[in-house]
Amino acid sequence: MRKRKGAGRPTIADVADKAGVSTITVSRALRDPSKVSDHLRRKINNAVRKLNYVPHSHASALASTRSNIVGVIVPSLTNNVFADTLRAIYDDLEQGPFQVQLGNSRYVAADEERLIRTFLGQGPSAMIVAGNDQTDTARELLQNAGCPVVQVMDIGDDPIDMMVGFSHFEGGRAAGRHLVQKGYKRIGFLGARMDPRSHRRLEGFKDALQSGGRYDPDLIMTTTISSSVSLGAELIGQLMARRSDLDAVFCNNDDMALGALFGCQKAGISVPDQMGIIGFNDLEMMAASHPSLTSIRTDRYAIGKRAVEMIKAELDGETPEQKIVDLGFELQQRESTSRAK
Amino acid sequence: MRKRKGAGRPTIADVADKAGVSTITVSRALRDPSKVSDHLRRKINNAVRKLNYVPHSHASALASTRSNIVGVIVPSLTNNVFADTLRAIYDDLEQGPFQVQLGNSRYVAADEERLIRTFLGQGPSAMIVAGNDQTDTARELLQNAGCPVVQVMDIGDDPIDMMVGFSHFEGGRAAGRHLVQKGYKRIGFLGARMDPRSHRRLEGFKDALQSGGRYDPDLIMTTTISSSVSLGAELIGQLMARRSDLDAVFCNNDDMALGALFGCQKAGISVPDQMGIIGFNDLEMMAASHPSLTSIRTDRYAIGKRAVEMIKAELDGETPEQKIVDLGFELQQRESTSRAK
DNA sequence: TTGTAGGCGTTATCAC
DNA sequence: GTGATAACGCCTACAA
Repeated sequence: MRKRKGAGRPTIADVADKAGVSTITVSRALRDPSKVSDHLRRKINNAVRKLNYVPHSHASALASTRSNIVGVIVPSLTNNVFADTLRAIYDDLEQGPFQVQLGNSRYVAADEERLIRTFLGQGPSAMIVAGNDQTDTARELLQNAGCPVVQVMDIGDDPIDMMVGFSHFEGGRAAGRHLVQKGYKRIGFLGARMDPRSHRRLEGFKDALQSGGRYDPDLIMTTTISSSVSLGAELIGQLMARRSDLDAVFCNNDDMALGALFGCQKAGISVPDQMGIIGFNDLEMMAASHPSLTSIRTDRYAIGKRAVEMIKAELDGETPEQKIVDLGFELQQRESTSRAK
Repeated sequence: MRKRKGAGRPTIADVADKAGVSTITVSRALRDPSKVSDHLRRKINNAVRKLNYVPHSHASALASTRSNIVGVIVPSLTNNVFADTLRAIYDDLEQGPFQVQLGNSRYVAADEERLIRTFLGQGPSAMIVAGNDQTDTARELLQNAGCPVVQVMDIGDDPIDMMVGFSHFEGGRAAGRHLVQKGYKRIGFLGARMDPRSHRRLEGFKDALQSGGRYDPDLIMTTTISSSVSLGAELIGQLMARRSDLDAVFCNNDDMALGALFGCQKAGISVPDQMGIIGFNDLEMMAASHPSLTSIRTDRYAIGKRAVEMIKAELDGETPEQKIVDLGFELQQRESTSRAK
């Protein structure tokens, strides 16, 4: 008889011995206390405390083909927008028995697919993915995952399972409408990276400008380069050089908007009188800048929070009131678009 | 005889059958191909491909008491500083067989300790933790973890195992020295959150000012509130109100510095002539602002990259040249401190 | 409500 | 270099 000896830490059998019950009773007492009598439960809890017993997640996962892992996939680790949602997910998930596993897809669909495979291979309790632009394969994988799946940050008609976010099309439209209403005439668009959500913002923006009779495709400037403050400054410089009559821009995110502000300041263009600027997401800095910057406020933290709520509800067997939750957005008007008409 | 049937996906036994070998040979071929003859290895690899076999990480972890998980603990998910390091860790680790597991300690030592326990409970391949201010218990846990441990973002004399970072004291000192050299007379400090690393920056800063005969404790302003651009603007406003003779500030990070710039602009104080501003970390925006902002550049991406290299080396049994790696910093002088003396 | 038996998929141990 | 066998720690299925 060869002994192998594990990590040496107490097992469920040790607890069972100490409490004078069988292992399965301990298992039940830990996972669903209501299935065990008060009497035994107390004894078991005592034994757990005394032995400092911590369940072995791998053994549990192996036996049940379900882990306590919640897989989360975001396209960027450095984009503040996802950071807020992630923070909410962590805040709410680390309370329970769950363990977050985070993947970075780098805005590459194939990477996302690979990550989904990796995570599903671990039998996750749930999955959270950003956006609703997964590949067909990815959708299929998630549909067959046998666990709650929430797509966050965006909404659409055809959820894999559940969705929490807001309409980027409508957000872009609100931005466009605002600039038109403010009386700006030659309204441009500055777009970096241009992931699917940015594209939808641009579509909404175009729609608003067309309705307002202000649409000029020559003022739309996009690039696949990652967004940054520097890039915002550079792009608005280029656009102003090409079209000196430009008098407002919608930037596809706040970094770009802040950069556009700096670009104007360098060029001696006054904001908002000579140039209106509006961003997207309303990061904290937008209210602090000088002049302060108008933006479309989105509640990323609430999105993460809601996603976790929906997951927990589904795991508890509750039937959700809604599979698709639109948390909306709110235009925050500030100095950068507050010129006298 | 009751069959339980797992997730239904191919197991190592299926591969063994198809290749006409035993399971252990498959296991060896996958983990250390050199231990298996070319002939069998080829057959096994074929079988793996045909069956689309993916190892079951939980089973492996259970049997070997080692998982492929690398635990990473950071104090904040929204602080860009950690985002860059995280990105590097993900970029380099997702190449190998590893799986990153990220924890958020929220700058709370007890939370960090809890996370360490959780991660160690999974028998991680390695651990990466931010800073070198762990509690004694946490240090002990990590010391006995039986896996490589890297402390990142800071350096010190007494590593748990390995360290990659830079000296915050020296960084703060360089900032202080710079302001003194530039001829600023009443030099203040704006510090938010004030985690241990910020404290060390402040100590270095004090040291430089004392050496230069410019130290005035009344100009040191700190708070436990999280740093933000708004807070930077607010604090510099308060400090200027109290001490109208203030003519320069070192901010404990770049968000605060940007906020300080906005605060000055709102108050009609010209930067750098009436007020010098220097930040810390040199985020991308610092070069783009108007005026551009001086900062202490740190290479967070390199820190993450190096940490992963050290881990891989230690796992490969290599003896590291250094246990403590100082990646240094670099003062980036820009317009915000470039006044004529 | 509680217990018994055996399997989850892999790897360590020992033998050839 | 390769294989048989017994762990690893927990949970599902079934029975009482």
